Amino acid sequence: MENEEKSLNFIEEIIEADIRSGKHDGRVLTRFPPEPNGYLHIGHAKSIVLNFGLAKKYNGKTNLRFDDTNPVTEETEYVESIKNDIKWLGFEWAEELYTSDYFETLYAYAVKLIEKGVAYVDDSSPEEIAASKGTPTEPGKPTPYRDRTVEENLLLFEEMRSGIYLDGAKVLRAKIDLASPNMHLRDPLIYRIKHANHHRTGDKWCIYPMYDFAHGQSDSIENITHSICTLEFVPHRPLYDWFIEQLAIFPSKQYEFARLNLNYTVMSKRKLLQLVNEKYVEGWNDPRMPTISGLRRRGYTPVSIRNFCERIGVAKRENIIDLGLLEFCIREDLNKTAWRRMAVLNPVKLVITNYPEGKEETLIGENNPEVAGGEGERSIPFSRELWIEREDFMENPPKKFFRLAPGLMVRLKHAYIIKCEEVVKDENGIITEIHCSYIPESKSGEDTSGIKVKGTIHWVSVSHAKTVEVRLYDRLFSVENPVAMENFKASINPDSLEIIENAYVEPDLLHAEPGKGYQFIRKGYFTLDTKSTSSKPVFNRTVTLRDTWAKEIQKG
RNA sequence: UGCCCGAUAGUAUAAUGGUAGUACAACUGAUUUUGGUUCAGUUAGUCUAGGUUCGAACCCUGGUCGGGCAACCA
Repeated sequence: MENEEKSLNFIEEIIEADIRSGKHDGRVLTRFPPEPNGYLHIGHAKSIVLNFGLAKKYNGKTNLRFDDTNPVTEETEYVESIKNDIKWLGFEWAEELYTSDYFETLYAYAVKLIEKGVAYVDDSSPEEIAASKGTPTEPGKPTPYRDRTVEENLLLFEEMRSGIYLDGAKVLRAKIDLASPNMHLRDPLIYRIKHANHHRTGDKWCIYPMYDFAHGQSDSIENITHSICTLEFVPHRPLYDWFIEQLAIFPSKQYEFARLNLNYTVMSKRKLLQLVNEKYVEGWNDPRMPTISGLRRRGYTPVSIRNFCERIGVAKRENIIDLGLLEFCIREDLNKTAWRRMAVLNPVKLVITNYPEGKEETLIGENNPEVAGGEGERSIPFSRELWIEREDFMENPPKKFFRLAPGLMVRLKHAYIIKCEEVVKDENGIITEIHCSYIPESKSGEDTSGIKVKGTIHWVSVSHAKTVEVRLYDRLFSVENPVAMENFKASINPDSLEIIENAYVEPDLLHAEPGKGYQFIRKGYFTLDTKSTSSKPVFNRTVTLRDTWAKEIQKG
């Protein structure tokens, strides 16, 4: 097993080639560079697992750098959530850094470009500048300010910093090539005026570098060896390389991979922010959100998310991953770790007519059948009247129905085999009680009855049942690719959340621990919601169990 | 109709000039006190046309299709 050759992704191949050739003396330093303007989502997890994973694999390190060059959208709240999510995922950064730490250096870089005659202050309006850039098929034209002298540019740039100009009055542009086939090289803006309070530098600055002027140089300042980002930055790379060359600074190299897309969800921070602001969800950590905090609240574990990110692979091809793979990963983890408990979500009463009234028994159930020894056990009270799942009974069952129906037998999990004798209905024909007889010799663990039954169902003793709220989640969108819609919000799944106010659970579930996953036997994996209280426990369904019977039914 | 990136089973991802493999999904069957788990098996793929080569998913050329590229966003 250990000598199994795992295939490398294209970035690993590049790194291994670099190590072999002695580039950077074999040093590997990556970075994860979020902008603190929103919460991290599963797509960021892919990048985090990649960047931190690469560093770990090649004995390197990873910096956390906040790309905070736009004070208007950035907040400390986001910084804190991002740090928290990365730690929760199980990663440690080498250094916590901020692009705003480099503002003075970046300013000096800009001055250097001006001195070299390859940057100029432009007084044109945004519209004029856009027009001056031409189109992909037509070259741009210079604005009237392109040929200002170095001295004039130096003075004006200093004045921009001093605060005497209004927002938008002037910008600093790199002087590259207005006819370049790469639009990003047509004299890109590198500094703009924003009289805005920055979450870290306060009012110290009123000019801020553009992302394109900050990102590559920040990598360079930190001596990042492999700067990994998503595909949309491919056309920016020549610009970063140009800055590095002009400034003669450490040559970080950028490599681009395809971002994660998941079906039945949206993955852009802008769209997620809309869902939050327009109250389609409870917040960034709503369990239906693809955010790390949402997945955490939903009951996803760090290991399941890491496994998912490793399984989806890294390449340059556009991709849409099936949500089913994420679900597979969490089931795989929880199956091995979640303690089993019984809960009835949609109850109907079952009476065992030959079980003495007033009699109670304490039955035993192992916590986890996947582990030798079961990780201990808990007691389950049993009595004459039970709640069972309404869907576990059918008056006129189809073939291969292994549950309860008139005349049929099933086993009550951890208890006895019962036989359905009679059905009681109200005046509307709704079933109110199911009467059964039980077989005393069939008790779990000491069954001498010799009877074999096909089905086993879960149950909760009526007099011992505890009432909890259960929240059932489904995919947030009802179409595979909401972004392809004219209005993605129109395809929100109206049934993405079903709240069951009164579900019955076995008493031991009152001792459920926050952050721990429980399998409600035959129903799915659940975890305590962050809003749960001891007086009113609330469970979120993380994911259902695989259900081949439901598939069978659907097929007809 | 300028430039850039890409194209391998339903979805992802390997094979780096020499037997197209893996995972998820789907389907069979076995086991099972969860219609869960586990196990065994089945189905299913190199966008296209040329070229180079003993041999091409891989190299070259043309085409097709998909995605991206112009924000005082990142």
